[in-house]
Amino acid sequence: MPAHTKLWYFEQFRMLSALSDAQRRHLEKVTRMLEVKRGTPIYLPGDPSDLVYLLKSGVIKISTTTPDRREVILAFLYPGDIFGELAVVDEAPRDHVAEAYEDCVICAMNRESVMRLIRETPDVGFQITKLIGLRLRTLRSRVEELLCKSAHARVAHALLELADRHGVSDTDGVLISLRLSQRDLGRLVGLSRETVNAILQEWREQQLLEMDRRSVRLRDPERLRQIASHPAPGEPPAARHADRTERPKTGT
Amino acid sequence: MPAHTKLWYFEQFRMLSALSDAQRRHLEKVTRMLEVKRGTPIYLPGDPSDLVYLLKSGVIKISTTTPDRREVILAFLYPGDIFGELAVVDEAPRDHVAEAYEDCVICAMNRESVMRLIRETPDVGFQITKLIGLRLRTLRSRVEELLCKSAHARVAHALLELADRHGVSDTDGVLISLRLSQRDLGRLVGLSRETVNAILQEWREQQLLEMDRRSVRLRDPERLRQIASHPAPGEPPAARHADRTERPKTGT
DNA sequence: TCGGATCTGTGAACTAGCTCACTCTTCCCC
DNA sequence: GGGGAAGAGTGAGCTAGTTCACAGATCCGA
Repeated sequence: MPAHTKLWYFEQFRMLSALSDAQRRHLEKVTRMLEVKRGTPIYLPGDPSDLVYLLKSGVIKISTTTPDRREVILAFLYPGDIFGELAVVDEAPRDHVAEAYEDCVICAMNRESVMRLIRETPDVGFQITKLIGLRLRTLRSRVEELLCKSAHARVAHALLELADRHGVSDTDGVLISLRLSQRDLGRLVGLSRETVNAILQEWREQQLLEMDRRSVRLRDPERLRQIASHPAPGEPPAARHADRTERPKTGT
Repeated sequence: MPAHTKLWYFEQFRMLSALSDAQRRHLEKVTRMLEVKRGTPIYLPGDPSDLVYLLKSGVIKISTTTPDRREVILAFLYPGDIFGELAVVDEAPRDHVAEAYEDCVICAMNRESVMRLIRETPDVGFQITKLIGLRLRTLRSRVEELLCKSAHARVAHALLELADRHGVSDTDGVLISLRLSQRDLGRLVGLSRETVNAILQEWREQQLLEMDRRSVRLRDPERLRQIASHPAPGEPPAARHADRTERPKTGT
């Protein structure tokens, strides 16, 4: 829903558009395309961070496994998204899992080539910074959400975000074609499978959505949006802030 | 505790060290230094993102206020830290609050100057990317933590992180000199003030820490570390992953 | 130096979400 | 096409953490 989402999606291409033909040909050469079957991990924690990936088709799941072997899903990625981009930042090994959640076609560029590209065409570096920055922003709002929204709000939000990035609207709402199990939806928002089930059941009864094992259809995104913004019952209003005019002046 | 923390701290300076003397002088000129009293906001959501800040002394609180006027603390920043860095990424207005949590001295550089600097000295841009990337990584582990750690673990973790970034060790543990209220500690980890109080009380009895209104002393960081890594009672072990050898080969 | 505001400390009651335990369905691989 | 595994659906407790409602301590500004 946020305006920047769509924008973000196109950033990757703007990134590539800054390239000269020669660079493009070079990139072509150092890039490896690969097909990955649903369920296959692309990298695991501890793996060297030597490649940056571009997702051409399919869905990628980014997740971590906590010490107690519980899985937390950090994000789903869609065609056009880049992942493993922190390889550019430093050489620290991967600290999360990237796995094909549907059959995927991905492009892998090795670290050195990307670095070289950045050096030659600073704008590419800038685009990558932008990408990482936008992810940072998204993640911040996620933290905010986790810290203070109810189960219902979190599920609603997650579904809306999926719809926004991956859904197709028609006269009857938005269709998200993704084989997303209730357990995974739970792992995405930090809820147990049972709770997710109950919530979805409730919404199904209220005609807010339909879902089967291979897709979800949001019949009333508007209503869901309302639910998503509904906070968990919370701390009483207590905002007090110095008046806006009191902010420090950037004097000389 | 993670090795990269200290490193990160120095990144800012490496960033500046890439500058020529001329650039340094220029930076000097376009930079405004300002003193900000405890409690004063530096920017608020909706403000234009036209400045990037470097914290020279004091503590900055980064937070957001949710629709229901509940406050979530995203981070505390210490001397050497940069904030407002997303101004570099795009022109979207601020989406969070930055406020002086202790009296601060900060440097403000305007967006254009920073951009120019990046254009002239790509390495600066790279350092900024690195900074944002590291923040992204930190935030990811935070999401993981919020999604699956117990109250005790979260508080312990938060305290250890504060100690790591801002504490001073001596023979009797680590001293964190920060006027941190229990309510704010709660807002940092997503717990009610009362819960935080109970936990701290418990630890006080076990001699794990001391705290008064102006500082916290961790007497047994080791034990706290253990608590921090203790997961919330959770989903049963269910990890199964294709063998590592099954990862897609980056063939030609 | 006084008075209001903010912070700490603590109990009682409530509740959202979790675990556990089970059934039924659907998928998909051999 | 048959069997085993993964998913969906549901109910009965349980419990961690919440809200609410106090009381006392301390800070800070006028």
